[in-house]
Amino acid sequence: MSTIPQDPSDPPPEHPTLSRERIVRAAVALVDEEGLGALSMRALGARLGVEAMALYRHVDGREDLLEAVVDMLTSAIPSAAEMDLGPGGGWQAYLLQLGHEIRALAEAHPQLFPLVATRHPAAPWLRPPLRSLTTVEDFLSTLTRFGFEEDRAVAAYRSFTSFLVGQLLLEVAQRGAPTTAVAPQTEEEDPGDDDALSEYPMVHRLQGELSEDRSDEEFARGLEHLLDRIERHIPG
Amino acid sequence: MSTIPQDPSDPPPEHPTLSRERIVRAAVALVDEEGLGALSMRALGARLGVEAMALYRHVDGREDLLEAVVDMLTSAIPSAAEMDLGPGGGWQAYLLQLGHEIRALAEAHPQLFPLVATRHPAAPWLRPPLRSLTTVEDFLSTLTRFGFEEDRAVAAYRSFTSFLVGQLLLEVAQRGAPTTAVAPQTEEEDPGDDDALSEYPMVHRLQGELSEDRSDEEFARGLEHLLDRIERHIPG
DNA sequence: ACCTGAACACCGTTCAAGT
DNA sequence: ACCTGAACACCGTTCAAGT
Repeated sequence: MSTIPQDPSDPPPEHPTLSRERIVRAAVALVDEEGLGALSMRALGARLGVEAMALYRHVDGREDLLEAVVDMLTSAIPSAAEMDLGPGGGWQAYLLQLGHEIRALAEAHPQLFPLVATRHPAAPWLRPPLRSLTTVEDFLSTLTRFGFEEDRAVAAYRSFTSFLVGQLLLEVAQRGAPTTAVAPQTEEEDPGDDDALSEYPMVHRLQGELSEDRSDEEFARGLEHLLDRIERHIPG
Repeated sequence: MSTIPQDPSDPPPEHPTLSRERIVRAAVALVDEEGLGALSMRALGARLGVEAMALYRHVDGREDLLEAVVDMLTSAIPSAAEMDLGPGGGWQAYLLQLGHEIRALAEAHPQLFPLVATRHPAAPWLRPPLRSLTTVEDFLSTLTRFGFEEDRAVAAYRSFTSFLVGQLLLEVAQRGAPTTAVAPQTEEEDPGDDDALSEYPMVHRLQGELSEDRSDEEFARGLEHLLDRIERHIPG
């Protein structure tokens, strides 16, 4: 399930040698397991069997580490060439698969996706979650190869990224951070909610519908709809 | 422009008395001026002419403070009754105005909107940026009053919130956080970018288009499009 | 009743010192 | 060459003490 490739020649459990990659990988694992709040230089060092100060050989401070974590996650996004776009796969197949790849990434690392979505990219015109030059180049050239005018490819880049951020950020928040969120006791309402919700009759009545997790359909339908919208504007 | 009501009877510059509201207001101002990173209990105390420990009388720790900040911002969202919905204003006029109100809020507090977008709401079925019971109740009852089936109102709540989060988060990030972002030296490319971008010809060629700020049109067109989509599904 | 001083446990980060 | 100990400046938070 992990989108991060595992080194198949894992040395024995003893700490092999410190490297930037090992550090970043450990940071991802730490956040996946214990949440963003648990990621401190000292805790990360401890996880690697080393003092915090040793990390500064390979990482230029905490900010640089977070940047590297986001880069590692987003560089796992496959290029069009790496995708399996079926026989009659046009640009729609590309965007559909790209969207679902990024969704899988968000679901594999729900604690990290907010970081991907909110950290300022290197250049002001790079937009999360497609924030690496390689991915953006691939996105734009793939769409133009399929006949998009250049400005339409840029417009598609904007609407596609904006859709992904909104949909996926709310999705991972709802399924959300089960360690951070208050654990729901049962399927019925919390005690006391009746009192609190009595002033909000619609919310009270629709609590069931509001609580349903429809992320799968919502994402699929939203993406289809976005493609329709993009299609209607290809020429200009 | 600020969406936070100002107390017209501002006492003289001397610190009147500490109160939860004064603390939260000062926190908003501090973040607006110096960014989220500058918000520490100690710095906030200093700004109020008091030691950090004094804040704990009114605020239950830092997390509670952040919650209160987000609450203050989102409770500035007007209800349908408070809006000026023109003569023939149906649910479209309501959603249009609501969308633009929330956009104004995001632009008034670009450093805080990521907080609004990413903090886990009190209940799992409350979605940013419409994360107060009052606002959600108003949203659902307004749409049903205009003839929406209940499940369609819930679906509209989901797509509306998701649209706002994606669009506005990327918008404030792009215009963004000028203190945090690297200051662009001139309108031309940074020195060295030619080398770096030569491997990304599409990005290089489209750098101009990619850098344009089209937030106004994008938001307006995206919102219109969302309304069309909602309209097509009202009955079921 | 309200605020403060001192203290505790934790940060990120630097740098001379160890091996 | 690589890691560590000690130190510095900063956190959030608690609590007895001051007024």
